[in-house]
Amino acid sequence: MLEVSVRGRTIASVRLSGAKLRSRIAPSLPSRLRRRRVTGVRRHGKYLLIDLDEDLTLLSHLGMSGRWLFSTDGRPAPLPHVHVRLAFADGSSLRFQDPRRFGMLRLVRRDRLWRDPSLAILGPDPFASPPAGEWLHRLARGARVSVKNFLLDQRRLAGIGNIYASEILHRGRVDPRRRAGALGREEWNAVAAEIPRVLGEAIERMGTTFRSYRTLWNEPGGYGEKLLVYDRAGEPCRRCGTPIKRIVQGQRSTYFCPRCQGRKASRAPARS
DNA sequence: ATCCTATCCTGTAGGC
DNA sequence: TGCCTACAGGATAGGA
Repeated sequence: MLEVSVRGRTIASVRLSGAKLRSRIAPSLPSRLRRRRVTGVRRHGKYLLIDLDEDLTLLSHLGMSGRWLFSTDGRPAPLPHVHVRLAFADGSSLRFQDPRRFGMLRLVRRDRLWRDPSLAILGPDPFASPPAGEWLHRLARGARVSVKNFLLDQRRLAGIGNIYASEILHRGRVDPRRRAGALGREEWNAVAAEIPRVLGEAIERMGTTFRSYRTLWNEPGGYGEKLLVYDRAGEPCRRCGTPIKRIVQGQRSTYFCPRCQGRKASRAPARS
């Protein structure tokens, strides 16, 4: 979506707020971006890569509350917490808004892109190389972390966040509390199959808005209505009717159905 | 090596 | 109404 909006446009001017995000934005950013043309947009895991001519790539991460907002209006309504505004030559603009400032934005030379410390540690993106159950099974061998936290670790597989970890494990019918190293081949097969399914559908629907997330056009994402467990504590499981449980793992919420995802949950269909 | 905790921030919802 | 606490999409430094 971002690519459709900005590819081919030339950056005419750049404004910085001066505020510090996760790390500080280099003050040289505006001068380095000016007159650059957007040649393409890519993604790896949760990182967005905006390719520019002259062999530069603008690397960004939304963190918890970041968003890119595109506007064709030359004078869009001013917003708080806009840290970068790229004004294009045709009058349209792209703004990076991030109230909590956990996001990041960095300009990198393309020939050094994958040596950037943030990207260098990432595992494969599940769309570039769909994970096989066997591969995950091997990767998890000996791991004592919970499978939920295992899925969140971007160094193994990049792109699964807190919402989708719960959704993936629910659909794969795996108890999030199990140690990653304890899952069998069949269980990893089930999880592996759900990863691109869940992420793919979430992307198609432009993400999940359960609080404040907004799309490029400042609209809520449409995956919220597809959530089976996330943010549904106490509500009936859509599959078996059992109340959904919320637990905390690594200081983050996990939601699951204690019946469908019991320690030895049946893989058979249910509906009590 | 692996795992876990605390920390960086602001906004908002809910209890009293 | 106002005050207070808890919690929120994430990554990562540093300690056990």
